[in-house]
Order: sequence, then structure tokens, then C-alpha cells
Amino acid sequence: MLTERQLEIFQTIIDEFVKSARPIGSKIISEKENISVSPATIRNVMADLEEMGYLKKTHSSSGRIPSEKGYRFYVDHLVTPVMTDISNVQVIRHLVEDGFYEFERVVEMSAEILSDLTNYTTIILGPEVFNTRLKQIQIVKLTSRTAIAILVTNTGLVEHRTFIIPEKINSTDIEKLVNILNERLTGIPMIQLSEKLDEEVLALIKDNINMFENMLFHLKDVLKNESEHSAKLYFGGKANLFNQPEFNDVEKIHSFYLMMEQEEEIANLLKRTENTLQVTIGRENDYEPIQDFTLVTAPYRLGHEYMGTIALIGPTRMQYRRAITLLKALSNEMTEAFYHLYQDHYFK
Amino acid sequence: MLTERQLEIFQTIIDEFVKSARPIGSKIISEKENISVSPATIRNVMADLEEMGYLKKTHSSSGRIPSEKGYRFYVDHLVTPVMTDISNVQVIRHLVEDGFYEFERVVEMSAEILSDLTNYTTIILGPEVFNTRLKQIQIVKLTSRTAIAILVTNTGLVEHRTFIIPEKINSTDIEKLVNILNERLTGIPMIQLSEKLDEEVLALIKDNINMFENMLFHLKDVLKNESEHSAKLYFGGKANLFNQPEFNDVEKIHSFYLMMEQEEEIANLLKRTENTLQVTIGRENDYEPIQDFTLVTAPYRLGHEYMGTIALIGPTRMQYRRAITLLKALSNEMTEAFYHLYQDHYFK
DNA sequence: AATTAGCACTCAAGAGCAATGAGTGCTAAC
DNA sequence: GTTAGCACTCATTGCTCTTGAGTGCTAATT
Repeated sequence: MLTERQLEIFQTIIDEFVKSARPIGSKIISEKENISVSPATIRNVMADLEEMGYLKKTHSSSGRIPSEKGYRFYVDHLVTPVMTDISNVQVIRHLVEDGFYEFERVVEMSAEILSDLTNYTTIILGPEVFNTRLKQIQIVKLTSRTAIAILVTNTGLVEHRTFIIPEKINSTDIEKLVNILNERLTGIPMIQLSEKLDEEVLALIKDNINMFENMLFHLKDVLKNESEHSAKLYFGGKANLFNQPEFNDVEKIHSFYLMMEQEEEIANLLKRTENTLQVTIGRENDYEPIQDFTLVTAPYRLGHEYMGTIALIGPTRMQYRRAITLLKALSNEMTEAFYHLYQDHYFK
Repeated sequence: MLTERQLEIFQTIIDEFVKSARPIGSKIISEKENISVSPATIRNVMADLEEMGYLKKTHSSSGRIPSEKGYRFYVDHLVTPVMTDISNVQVIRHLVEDGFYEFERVVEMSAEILSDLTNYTTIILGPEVFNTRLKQIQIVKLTSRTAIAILVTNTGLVEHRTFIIPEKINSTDIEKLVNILNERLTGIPMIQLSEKLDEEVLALIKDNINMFENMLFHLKDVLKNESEHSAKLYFGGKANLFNQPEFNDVEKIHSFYLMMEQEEEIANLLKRTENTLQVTIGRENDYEPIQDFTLVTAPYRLGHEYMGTIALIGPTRMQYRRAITLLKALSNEMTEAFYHLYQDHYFK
């Protein structure tokens, strides 16, 4: 375990490095008010901390910077969840109270707010399909050959897809079909839709009106795709990382943006089953393109049920306390907001 | 007017500079096969071209690069629309034939394809609201206090918004309302919806069921917002500009990305009323943040009616011929595709 | 009269080098 | 155990020099 003094110096190095992004030398530390030992002593301590793997040098005579192990230690032991001012985040709550009833809007605003407050990039993973249920299905005939299937989930998400219909079908027929579909499929988890379509509806309809068969075939495609369709991502402050000194290299920024385009991969990163806030630092990330970054994730819920993930991505030299505090606060706010939005649905 | 030889040399400088991004000297030009005069002569010609404003130097003893006036001349007089191979672009046509019936998908694919082919950034402006009409409206009750209004346009766009409903209202009432709305509002241009709601529907309903009044109030808000809601933008290849040597500078990339976040402004840039392909080079752009870029825009249509704009943005050192050819081809393809998608609607 | 060879000149870019200074580790004194 | 002192390291900066690709101008050539 670390001594009191080691902790103090370590903490100072973290703080200073996070601020300045430059290696911290013994002199700078010795000038801090709460430090009362000489630079030489500090050098000894720093050598110890380096030996333990918490600090490293950029070259043989440079000051020290935290290693990833150092950040890990910091996050695990020194980031006390001091509840700083989170009133900024509580805007979300008011948004919902003031008539922002749209799930997507709330999420977009949240991403915006969080990235503005932290200066990092926010990523929000929308509700997983397998956690939502069909609220209602509608089919709108668009042209003589195409119609749009509109699926509304219990979380207020609206998905739609255009598909082929037989030429001869008319609006009344479609209405009949929609009624049957709603009767049979409402409340079914989205992910099971296509399966249930076969089980419940197909047989039923075949007897009645057989030109539906072809249509259902296409509709099934729609439902299947919809359920495979991975959850949506929302971003905020993608350009924030330009402000971080570690990203004043074109190559790094380029790879960051390319990485952010891999939505599949990112979605997978955020699909963490854990239900608490998590911090992964640099190489701790399995996904190679973000091994220069720190990813902080937290779930948000509908009631007690996991709904999606909200994440911050930034340099490993991160304001961990601030980021963690705000992310935690925001995930609570979102949980709160969605509870208000969908409470009666939830309890139903 | 320019002499034959001046044209030839000018053309060579453009070609070479577009390729290499470096100032072009007389020696390089003299080594070209189609050039048979000495470097000294070329220098004289270049001095003339510079005097006329078509070329400029980066410093007193550098080679020449095209000026914006030079590019303008090139685009106006030297870019002959040689129909190069546009089979790449015709993928779009097949997409639609193969069952990509989604407007949004077609647009997204188009943006992707065009940016891949050109290595610039594609921006597509979706259909203007004032050019679309209501196909159908649906209201789905979500919770006891909220419902989702879903608007489908004749172009297959689906817009939705959650709004407040009175607690006491039930599904049957909503159904009644929806029927009335559809009866009265179908076919109305989206932009007139909120107005027509007052004229046609409000009075009608007030007599019947007066608790609708409050609901309609909120619904009107929805419709109003929806019509003010500026047309959607689709992007492709935002990261392509990293490959351009002029964007080797973090500052430039940063400002590019910040610029791309100003969707309002960009949408306005693309809302050009002109109905042909247009090229604006550098300072010709009124919008200051893109005065380092060239913007190429072309409209796409539904039948003969303007529907939206497809644009390429890249450095002024652009492969104009290629960009123009491909953009033209793609806008035709999209027009074609939408004709197929919505033809019977269009002729109705 | 138009073209070109020749030449002096310009300037960006890069290599080499010394000076600076912020940092270190180690040793010996406190 | 702490710290003063000192030799040492190395990234950074600024300076000068060289290089080479380019120019414009003048005089010779066609």
C-alpha cells in the first residue's frame, strides 16, 4: 500500500498532468501548498512510484506522467464520488417536465449537454431492441406497389420500413391486416416479432385472404431486419477532442473519426451487461482503435430494467472525477426522465 | 481570349497541380509529351497567364498554381462533359430495382457511393417540406398522458413527434379524431398543415367532442414544428478530406468539422433554387467558413419537380471534371430512382 | 519576331549545431 | 530520513548553411 506522502504526491501529479498535459517535475510539485518537502525528497518518492508502475517518464530526464496503471489506481482508490455541482445536468429533468416528450430529443440533448460540460465526446446507445415491445403497428399504402410499415415501441421509438405489396391489394384489405397484426402482436418483444408472425398470424390469415401471403412474406422481412437492426447511437461533441493537446496530430484525429464511423463496433462496446458505471483505460480496452482512449460507461434504465448505455470517450489523461460524477448524474437523470415519460407503461 | 498554347499550358498546370498539390514549374511542363517548347517559353506564357489572373505563385520564385479565377475559367471553358465511366453510379438504379424502397436508404447509399468515388465529402439535402404532402396521419397512444403523432408524406418520409393528451381520452376517441384528420388533411402540403387544421378541422371537432380541443392545441404545435423543421441532411465521407494534402493541418480540419456541424447553414447553402449543376469556388461562396472549399451542387427531382440537392464539398484543388460528371450522373440516377419509387403517386 | 540558352537571383525546406533549461539520479552532508 | 549540491540527459529552440527547384531577364539563335 502507498504511504500518505506517496498518495499526496501521486495525486498532485495526476491533477497537474490532467491540467497541463505536460510531464510533471519535482520542482512544480514542491511549490504546491500542501507539499512541504524538498524536490529531492519528491524525486525519491517519484522514483518509488515509478518502480511500482504508477508513473512513467517520457524520456530519461523528463518529469513524470501517470501510467495506465496509475490512472487505474487513481480511479479505483482516489476518485471519491464527491458530489460536485450537478445542477447543469438536471436540465434534463426540466426538459421532460417542460414538454420534451421525445425519447430521441431527450437523448440528443443529453449527449449535447454532457459533451459540453466535459469537453469529451458523448456516445449514447439507444434502447436495445430486445428490451422493447411492440406498441402498435401501422401500414400506410404509399404507391400501388409499396407500403410503409410503421412500428411503434413501448419506449416511444418509431421505426419504419418500406416494402412491396401486391398490386391488387386495396386499403380495406390492408386495414383488416393491420387490425389482425395489432391484435396478435401488440406487447410482443420486438425481437420476437418475425417469429410470432409465423406462429400466430400466418396460419390465421392464410385461411382468410390468401393474397396476404405474399405481402406477409415481405413484411416478415421487415420485422426481421428491424429486430436485427442494432440499437441506435447518438453522439455529442465529436469535435471536442480537437481541444485536447494529445490530439493535435492529424493522424490521431483521423483515426478517431474513422473509429467513430464504425458504429457496429462502438455499439458493441457499449452493450456492456454490467449495471454500474465502468471505466476502461487505454489498453484495458479490448477494441484496438480506442486503446489510446478512456471509455466511461453507465447504464440508464426504465424502472429497474436496463435500457441503454451512456458513455464518454476521451484521452486517458481525463478529468476522471468530473467525468465520472457527471456521467453518473446524467445516467440517473435519464433514468428519472424515462421513468416519468413511460411510468404508466412500465407499471402496466 | 487565350491562345492555343496558353490553353494547353494552363490545362497542364491544372492537371498537374490537381494531381500533386504542389506548385508547377516550367520544367515539369516542358517534359509533358504534348508540349514541345522550351521551359523558357513556358515561363513567358506562365507570366502572361499570371498577369491575366489565372495563375499565381506561392512565393516569388515558386512554380505556379491556379488562382480561383483560373479554376473558374477551367470549369466554365475547359471542363467538357466527357461522359467517363459512370457505371459505378448506376448502382443506385439497381438498388431500387432490388428492393431498396426506402427513400432514406437510397439517399444514404448515394452519399456513400459518391464520396467513395470522389474522395470528397457528399452532402445531400432531403426533400423540402414544402414540396411534400401529407399521405397519412396516425396517432398512437403511448402512455396515459402522451401520444405519438406519425406523419407520412407522399415521398415516403415518416416523421413523428410525441405530444401531450388529456388523461381521460380513450383509444376510440383517438381513432375518431384520426379518421377526421385523414379525411380532411390528406393531400395537403405539409407546410400548410397547421393552418388547415384550424380552418378545416377545429371547427368541425369543437361541435362534436370538446375535449379534443386541448389535444388539438398540442397537435397543432406538432404540425407547426414539423413544417418548420428544415429538410434533413445526409452526409457521406466526412473523413475523406483527411486524405487531401491541404488538410494536413489540425486547425483546418477542426474548422471543417465545426462547419459541418452547422446544419442550418449548410442546408441553406444547398437550398439553391437554380435547377442545374452549380460550382462555387473558394471566395465565390458567400458563407465564410467554406471559402477555402469548392462546393458543387446539383438538384434531384421527382418528375420535373425540384425535390432536393446533392452536393460535393472538397478543396478548390478539385478534380472538377470527375466531380461534375459523377455528380451529374448521380443526380440523374436519383431522379430516376425516385421516379420509379413514386411514379404512380406522381402521376396521380 | 519568336524562341531559347544562359545566368544571376530568390526562397522554402532541411540538415547540422550550439545554447538553453527543465528535468533527472546519485552522493554526501545535515 | 531529508535535502543540498552536482554532474548528467535530452527535448526544444534558434541559428546558420546548403541545397535545389524555381524564377525573370538578357542576349544569342532560329
